[in-house]
Amino acid sequence: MPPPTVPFFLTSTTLAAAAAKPQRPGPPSPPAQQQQPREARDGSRDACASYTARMRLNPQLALRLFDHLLRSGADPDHVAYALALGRCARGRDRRAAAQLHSHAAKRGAASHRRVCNGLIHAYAVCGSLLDARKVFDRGHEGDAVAWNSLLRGYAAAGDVNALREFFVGMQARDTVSWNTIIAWCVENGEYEEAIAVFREMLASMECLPDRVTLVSVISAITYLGALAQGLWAHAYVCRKGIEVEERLSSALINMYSKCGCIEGAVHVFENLGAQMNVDTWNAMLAGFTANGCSEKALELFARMEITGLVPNKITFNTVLNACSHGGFVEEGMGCFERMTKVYGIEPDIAHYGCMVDLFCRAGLFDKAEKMIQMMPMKPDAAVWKALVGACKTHRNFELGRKAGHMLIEAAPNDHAGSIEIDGVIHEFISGDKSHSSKEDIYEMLSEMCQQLKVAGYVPDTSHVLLDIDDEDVKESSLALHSEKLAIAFGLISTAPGTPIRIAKNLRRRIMLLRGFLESSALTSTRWPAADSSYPAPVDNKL
DNA sequence: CTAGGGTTAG
Repeated sequence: MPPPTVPFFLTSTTLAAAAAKPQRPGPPSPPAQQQQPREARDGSRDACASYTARMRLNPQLALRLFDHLLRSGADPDHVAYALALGRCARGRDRRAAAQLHSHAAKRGAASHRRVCNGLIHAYAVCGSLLDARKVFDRGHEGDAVAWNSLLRGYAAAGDVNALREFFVGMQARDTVSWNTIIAWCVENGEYEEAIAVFREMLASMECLPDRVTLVSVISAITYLGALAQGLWAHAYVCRKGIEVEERLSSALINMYSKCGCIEGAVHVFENLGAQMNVDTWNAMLAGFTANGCSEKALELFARMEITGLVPNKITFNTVLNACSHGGFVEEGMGCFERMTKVYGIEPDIAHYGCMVDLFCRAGLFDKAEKMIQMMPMKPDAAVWKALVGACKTHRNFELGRKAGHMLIEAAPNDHAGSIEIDGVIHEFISGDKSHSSKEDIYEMLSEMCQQLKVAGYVPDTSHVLLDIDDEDVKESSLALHSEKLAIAFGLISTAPGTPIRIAKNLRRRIMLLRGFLESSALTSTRWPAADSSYPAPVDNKL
């Protein structure tokens, strides 16, 4: 891993300060009011138990069952409240949570630890941080679940300062608390920060990372395309004996795939053992697709059907993508039909989008248009994007213009290549010559290309779609790539040293990485095993 | 049973 940077979320100093002065943030709380639990009659208890059993089986009916429970005259216990509140949290139903709250208060159940935790959680995820806080402040000192539920509320509210302050002052800071922060960073696109906080977690030695930690960390690494860190994280998992269950293996497969290291993904996938499900298979299918191994994806899909695993919507989306990338029109049409007829999956807009993409890439514009006409829903931006993209490579400008207008109509704020300078969005498409500063942009562009060539960059034309035969056309089309245009504009429009952020494009990343991978020793990497001693730059004490 | 996780691809 590169040398640690100072994380904006927290620093060693803030943590050290917290350690020196442990205190609970916010106003001091009044002593918890201990209510004597009522003597419940046996009959009521039995009735309640039968309701809670059903609530457990059918969480989506939990609130209705709770209602039945009340009407039956039985007395809800803390389990019934917890289950019902859990449902409120899942459904973001603040009103129901508040009703349960007042109900519990009347019955003297509102001070029960489990009920309190359920209330804090429900209020927190519903965005009622103040209500959550009130319950918390009258609640149970040092209950880890209560602290973490509230922490989650601060994370959801999005106020970084409040979140940091609460986290730093936490009494019961444990693995879940750290995981909450790391996941929050990932959710908010702060991937480097997520890794910095993970480092901080290791250095604090407060608690050990678990598989949830690693899922978030590996996810951050994936977004960064940082293979070296991904290898380290994988080795860490093996070394610490962290269980590689379905989600963690999916994260690993995904990480290797997105880092352009398909061999690593295959290695993880083939060593799954019993810990596999549709999602791990989906991850592997997507990995093959993203790395240009469409046939492998289709082979794997066939294997999946033989194995007896039931594919889901995402499986088909991925497989259809593989078909369109590989130009397997027949196979794609076959899959689409099998999806509905054999598996009874109703195609959603994304599936139709894949089919449009499939036909477009093959240059079958009439079939694509027919598909758009027969979709039962309004075509979304993805559909128009596929059409625009294909029109660009197939030089079908007339249809491209129409589709472009539809795209802007469908997603006015979703521009493929745009850059924001002083609050103004500038949009670029490949080969664009319409921008007002075009002279300057193109001058900057040729300078960029020159500097890139000096740095050893050779345009890789093998990824430009098939039917442009002329090498020169291909190369210049790459050179005028929309993102490069945007960067060139960024360079001439900002002061030196201003960071320029262009939305990440993982496929491009992979392309750039692949050339590097093939020529490096990484292709002969030995994958981390259970007794792996892969160098551990951060973790030397745990 | 109450706290933390990922997955389509353009």
